[in-house]
Amino acid sequence: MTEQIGRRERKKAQTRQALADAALELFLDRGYDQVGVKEVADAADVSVTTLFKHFPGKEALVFDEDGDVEAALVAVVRDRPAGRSIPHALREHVLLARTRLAVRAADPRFAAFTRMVDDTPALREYAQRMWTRHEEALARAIAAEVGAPEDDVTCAALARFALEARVIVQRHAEPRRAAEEAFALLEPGWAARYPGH
Amino acid sequence: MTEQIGRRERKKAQTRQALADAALELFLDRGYDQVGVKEVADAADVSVTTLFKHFPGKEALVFDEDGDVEAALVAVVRDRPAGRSIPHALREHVLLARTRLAVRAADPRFAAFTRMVDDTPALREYAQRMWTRHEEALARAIAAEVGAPEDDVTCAALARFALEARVIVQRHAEPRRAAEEAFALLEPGWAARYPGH
DNA sequence: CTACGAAAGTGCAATCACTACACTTTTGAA
DNA sequence: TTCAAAAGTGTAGTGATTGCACTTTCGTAG
Repeated sequence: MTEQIGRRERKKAQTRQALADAALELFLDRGYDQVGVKEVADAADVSVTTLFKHFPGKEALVFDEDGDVEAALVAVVRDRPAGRSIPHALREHVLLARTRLAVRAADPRFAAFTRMVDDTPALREYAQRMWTRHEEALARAIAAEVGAPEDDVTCAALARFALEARVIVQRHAEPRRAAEEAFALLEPGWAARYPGH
Repeated sequence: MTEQIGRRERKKAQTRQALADAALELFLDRGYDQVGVKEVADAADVSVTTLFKHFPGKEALVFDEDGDVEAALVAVVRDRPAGRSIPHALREHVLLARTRLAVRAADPRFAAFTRMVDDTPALREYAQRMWTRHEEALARAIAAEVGAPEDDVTCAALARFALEARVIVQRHAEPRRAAEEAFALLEPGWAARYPGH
């Protein structure tokens, strides 16, 4: 157990990466719906069965590295700078998240990637689901921060609304302004309920 | 053209109803995921092809009569009693909507119905999508009411949040209190932006 | 060093929602 | 009466996803 990563783990990661790469390439080239999983598997030189051992579904091929979205979300409310309200911190996070969404943000094909996601209903919905999946964790983190019970409705509502604000921000040409307006709707009600947070 | 409803229309409605009834019966009995569309079609004594001519998908079999959800939503903000704020009006509507959701609310199997929807991810998501589908129309209605531009972000955000509040309300044991808390989060921010609405 | 079990990968067949197609039957109305 | 549109049918497909039985490939305990 000196090295946790043996050839085995390496090969596994390699296969997974080959699949994700092949998928991205094909999807960007011809469109998500025009490419079958069979083709992706073939391009990565594995069987379809193997593909589904690595990814739970076709959409997951696009959104690799679900990773630490949840941890980041929780950290944002817990470790926000002193004096910054929770809604304010969430607002900034939502704004940044658009950039972080793509794994390879530096890739010149980044624009094509987000365009594909926006233009494909299945992917749009999947992305939003990935995001809102962490609603509960976020709600708990907020409640802990303000000393409210774990199932506090106001905290749950703030979590939900903040996560949903992403779609509002997403579809507007002026993301920053959209985010400010959306969160301005939440800020006063929140401050009234939990002043100083 | 004395009678707009000929035998043709009647038969069509009849077939549709037979399908919806058969589906509901089978789904409640054995669970949504355990019943295939083929079985539903057989039970209604039509072909699968015909089933899909009447319903756009399997989920639609459960939520018949999508109907006037949108019109009701728009009416709620436009025709609200004098002096009642838009968020307040929406809050009451969301609370009522839970009851209206099921077509046959008087049916003794109502409890089983909602239970099935709650327990089946596909149906839960579909129900929420049916609801949020009208976000844009609601946003426009709100904007018109306050004299804002059609694409006003604050109005869009209020629409989105109000519709999403349904989820919050839905899963709480005390719907009224949950709705009050959730909308209390929106009310002050809204009043600050559009006083008197 | 080696044998053994777990993990990775394979191929095939099947399921299930949904669609395209080419067809027959019904029905409203000219 | 006639005729086109609408309703319905059966078949054959697609495409994602799963179960199964199988082989290959490691990691490691002995």
